[in-house]
Amino acid sequence: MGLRERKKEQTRRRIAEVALRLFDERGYDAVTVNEIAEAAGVAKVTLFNYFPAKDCLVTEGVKDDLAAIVAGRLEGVSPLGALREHYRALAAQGAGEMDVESLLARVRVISSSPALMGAVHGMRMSERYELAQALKEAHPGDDLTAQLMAAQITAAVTTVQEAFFQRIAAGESLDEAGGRLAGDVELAFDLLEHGLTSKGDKS
Amino acid sequence: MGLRERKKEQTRRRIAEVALRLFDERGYDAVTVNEIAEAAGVAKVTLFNYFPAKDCLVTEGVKDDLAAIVAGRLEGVSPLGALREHYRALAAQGAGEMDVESLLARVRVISSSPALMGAVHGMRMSERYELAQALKEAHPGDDLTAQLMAAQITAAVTTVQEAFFQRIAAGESLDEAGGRLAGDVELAFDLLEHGLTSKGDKS
DNA sequence: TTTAAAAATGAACCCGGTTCGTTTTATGCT
DNA sequence: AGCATAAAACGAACCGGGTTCATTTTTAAA
Repeated sequence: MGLRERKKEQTRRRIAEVALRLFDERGYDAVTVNEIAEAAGVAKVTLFNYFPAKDCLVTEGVKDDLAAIVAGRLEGVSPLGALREHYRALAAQGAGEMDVESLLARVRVISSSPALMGAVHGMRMSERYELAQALKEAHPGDDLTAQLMAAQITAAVTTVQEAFFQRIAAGESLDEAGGRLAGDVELAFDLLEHGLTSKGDKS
Repeated sequence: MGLRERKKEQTRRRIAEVALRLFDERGYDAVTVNEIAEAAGVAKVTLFNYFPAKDCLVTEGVKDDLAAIVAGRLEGVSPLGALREHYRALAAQGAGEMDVESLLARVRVISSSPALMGAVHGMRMSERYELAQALKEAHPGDDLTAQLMAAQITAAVTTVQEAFFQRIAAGESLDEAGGRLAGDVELAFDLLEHGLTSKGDKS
């Protein structure tokens, strides 16, 4: 990676960090993008060159591209299998390399701003829609099934994520919560795959 | 009612009608509030004097004030009973006095604009929150119950409304759909009141 | 070192929304 | 009818988020 791209990543990170700090201190609506740009030592147009909208300064990375995972799965792998593998890997690897403090700040900022809550909801809806489109290609001609699968999958993933954040916010250590996360992922996908009937039930 | 207030209502209605027509023709985002104001023969500031935001031109009246109904119920009436009575009356009376065409246009415009969908979702969330607050005063000290009741009630009401709109959009006559609406309201509140167990079940 | 591409910039602009001081318009009173 | 008063409409200037564009700076490559 050349010097150029390193500087870009650095600038991007600096902008996001400054924004998150200001939002956390004074509230999302009370902070202007001009302030953020100035505090980050960059022009407003440059900020918008990195982040397409104000809310993206906070919601960056919230949206997983489930549709791409489904579309890019190896031959012979089911959509659900590919998604399970993705989140399994994420849970196993993720614990080491995330900044708990900034993650908590993001959760704080988002959950205390109706505008950001709305943005997150919108992202989930569009993610669900795109996933449904990708699933339609896997099972053509069965639109309602695709939509129902997309709705269930995004609901399950969202629930697992929220449970993880709640554990972190409740003071659980990252290792603990990460361990449970792996189990939660398996449970969620087991339920998706085999249905809500408990194991002892007859079909 | 004096001439003054009559003209006000007339102006308000004209603005909303013009806006709805333009949105329906060209899409919500492609129509500017300046255009609407000009087409309605009014200044922009006057438009915002009638409607506090662009989306309110369409979402006006979407939000029921459930909290007020609960707070203003007669002595001896349960919150749920008051709500049931409200929607029962609405279903019985409502059929006669609404404009189907404009109602359909509103549904079209809203459901084809992510911004408006988000606005509606936000309204539902705040309505639910306010209802939960009102319920807390009815059953003090039981916050989670209040929140769960509010969530269930708003979900049920929303579902009944959406089913009604779908019937209308599917071509059912207003009288037909209105008749079913009355039944749906009773069903929804029966389920809320007595739970999801079917009538033959033992407790 | 020169050159070409990438990135940063300032300035002007658009749109939704607000503020404020002024003008119009309806109303109540005489 | 005439007048005072309050409500409503107005224009214009302003703000913040977001875009466009032409220009300058920076970096990579030859």
